[in-house]
Amino acid sequence: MAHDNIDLSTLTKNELLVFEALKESEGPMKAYDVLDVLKSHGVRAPMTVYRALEGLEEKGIVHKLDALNAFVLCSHDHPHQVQSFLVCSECGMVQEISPELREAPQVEDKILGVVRATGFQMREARLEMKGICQNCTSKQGAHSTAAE
Amino acid sequence: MAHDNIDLSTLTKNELLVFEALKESEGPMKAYDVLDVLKSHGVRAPMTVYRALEGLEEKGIVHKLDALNAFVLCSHDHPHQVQSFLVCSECGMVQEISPELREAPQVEDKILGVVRATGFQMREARLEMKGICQNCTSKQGAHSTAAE
DNA sequence: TATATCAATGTTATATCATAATCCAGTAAA
DNA sequence: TTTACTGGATTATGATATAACATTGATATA
Ligand SMILES: [Zn+2]
Ligand SMILES: [Zn+2]
Ligand SMILES: [Zn+2]
Ligand SMILES: [Zn+2]
Repeated sequence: MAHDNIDLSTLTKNELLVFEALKESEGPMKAYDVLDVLKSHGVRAPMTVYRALEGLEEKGIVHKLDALNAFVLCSHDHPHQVQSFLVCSECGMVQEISPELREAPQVEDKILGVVRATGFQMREARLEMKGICQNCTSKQGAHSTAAE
Repeated sequence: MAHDNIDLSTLTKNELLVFEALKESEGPMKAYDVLDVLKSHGVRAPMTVYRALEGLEEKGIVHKLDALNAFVLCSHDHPHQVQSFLVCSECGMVQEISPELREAPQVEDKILGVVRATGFQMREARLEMKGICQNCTSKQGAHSTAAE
């Protein structure tokens, strides 16, 4: 969800703390990184963080990136079944891009159609794409900017 | 890759052992489950298994399911950038379905197009879909078989 | 032959990620 | 005040993965 469009009153105290930590970080965080941040607020145990993360996931506020064992705030306005991420292998950047895919609605529809045809009842899906982000690419090939 | 279409001569001894274990299992295996199987062949350490799995992944013979921390044999004939899996939350069944998605080529093309437009150079992608498989669904709603 | 090299493997130890199990505090009926 | 319930804290442990270094065996080549 867009970070400024959330009803914070539905969050428990720890969920709120974790949410704030993720919001500060502007990127994915590991559970134990969150724990480090929350230690200044009196949180001591991993369980506390994992419980809060689970709650936030159920509320659609946080997604887990399985390939990284890391968590990010959702960048959408609404809950959604299919989550899509770009993950840069170079700098670690993560970008949730489902909105762009939505603008090409055939994609999500087609996926869902093909899957349904197999009799599978999909609850949730995650597309994690690994590669090199634009930023890192332009830094690398710094010799010729336009042609090649 | 289709299991009977692989050039086994390119595999190291440990890769071959892991391959055989996965082939027997007919489903995803955790690394430590593989280790258990391979203990009867003298393998003692996790490292051995992880190294072999990494080699098999690089050769496109094995995929890792990040959401499960588990590994499966690829069911395709050819290496491929985009891997797609159905994962049943009920029975644990895993099915690699990229071939079906290929038959709807717009999907992969569209995804790649949208991603490229953002300047991202994709190396590899994995779509993991969680839900209930046909088998489990028919067992559950066992009251009406045809209509509903 | 001697010896350098390299890839695969073996071994030990440790790091990282996640959950089980149990107890405790606040609070809202009854 | 008891009772029951919910979320949270604590402790311990389980599960997953890698670092670091030693060993082997095959191949090349001086
Ligand atoms: Zn989202
Ligand atoms: Zn980058
Ligand atoms: Zn495959
Ligand atoms: Zn099933």
